[in-house]
Amino acid sequence: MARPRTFDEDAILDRAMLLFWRKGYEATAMSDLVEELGLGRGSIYAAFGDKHQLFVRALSRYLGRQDTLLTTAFDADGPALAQLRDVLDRLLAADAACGNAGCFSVNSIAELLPRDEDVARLAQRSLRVAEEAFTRQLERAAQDGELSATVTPDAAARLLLTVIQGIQIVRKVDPDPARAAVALDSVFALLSKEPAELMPDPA
Amino acid sequence: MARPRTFDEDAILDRAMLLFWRKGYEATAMSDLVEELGLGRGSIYAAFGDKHQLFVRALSRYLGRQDTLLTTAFDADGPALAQLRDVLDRLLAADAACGNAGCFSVNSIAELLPRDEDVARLAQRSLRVAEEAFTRQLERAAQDGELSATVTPDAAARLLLTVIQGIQIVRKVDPDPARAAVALDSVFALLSKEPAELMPDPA
DNA sequence: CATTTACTTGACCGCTCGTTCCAGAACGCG
DNA sequence: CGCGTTCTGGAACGAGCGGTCAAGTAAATG
Repeated sequence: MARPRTFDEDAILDRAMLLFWRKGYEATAMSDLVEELGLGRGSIYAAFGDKHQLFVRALSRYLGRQDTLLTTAFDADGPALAQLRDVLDRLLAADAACGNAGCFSVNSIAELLPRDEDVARLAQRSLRVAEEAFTRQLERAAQDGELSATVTPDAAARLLLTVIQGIQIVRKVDPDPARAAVALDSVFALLSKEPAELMPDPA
Repeated sequence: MARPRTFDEDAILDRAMLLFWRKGYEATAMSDLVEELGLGRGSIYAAFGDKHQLFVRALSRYLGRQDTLLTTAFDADGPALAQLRDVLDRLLAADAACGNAGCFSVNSIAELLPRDEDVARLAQRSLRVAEEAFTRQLERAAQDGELSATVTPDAAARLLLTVIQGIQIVRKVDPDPARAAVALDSVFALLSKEPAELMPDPA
């Protein structure tokens, strides 16, 4: 019964996300947001509360997309490890979209934890979701005999989670995608059950 | 021929380091530093230039210690992989000194790269030093037959570097040291050439 | 078409930021 | 024992911060 919003809240959140992603929380000023979002200060405060709430919603949106990718990308067809590797590559590729800014989640964890409890909760949930998705896929890999017997699916999931986060850091220092891929290549090579070709004396 | 400094510059840098480590660059105000360092504003500016230079010197000091550990801790005695694992444990333990604040270097990379060129240079140097130290030690491991043939020393070094950085992130979200160790345990288990597990070996 | 309601805008607020500056204290030297 | 020099601490500064508010505007309703 009154004037409706003239902007799309989700679109605005996406733009805010990109800004926070590139600059971090503290280094992003409200004046930057006003400029980037194309909204008046008042509209932003009316719609999102304050800077911190806006940040949390932007981060939440980012993490939601990651969660969606991880919980929908796996199916029971095809080689489990190859499928997992493909998802991780896509995840890393998505984070390369914001020119050398790394991963919004990793950046936020490093900048704001352990002080910011809201961000801490979001990060905990997101890492748990990822780890569980990895674990399920690795359990299937183990059942199919793809996974090295040296590690359990649990431990391998934890390792993969750690490697992904690590790549996001190393990549900010050395953006060469080929060198970034080395860590993933290595860990997958190690996780795979080696075929007999490398064994010198089978019988 | 005049009044000498009444404070120890290195001790002041250490305290500044701890503050930047805990709070990050942007969230640390000069007033925080004045309070924490016990120096007047004027003295800080006279001694270090400005906030950014002070930060760079504090980070440089932190990285220098890491570099020293990595370039002095290895010797040619004893099992190479075990020695490497021990050094990494000490490195992680050192970073646990600043209560759940993670690793100063990782935090700084995530917050300030790719914008801050000074920090970028420091980080590049430090990661290169670490990677080379890992590589040398892993080459020795390979020569001694400790290293899995699945990976080259180069690739394994890159993987280890990545895992270390990743642990620093994951740890800020989930500080449980046991869970943090899982990733390291797994990667070392995978990197080791399995000698005995599958064949009964009398001890 | 008048009224109502919510949204939009940008001027504005108090505060805190990083930085500068200066008056006085402290020390080495002739 | 002053004199010159440097260090010290804190007052003060302009700029920019996050956040507020009132006036103007546009849509929906009867």
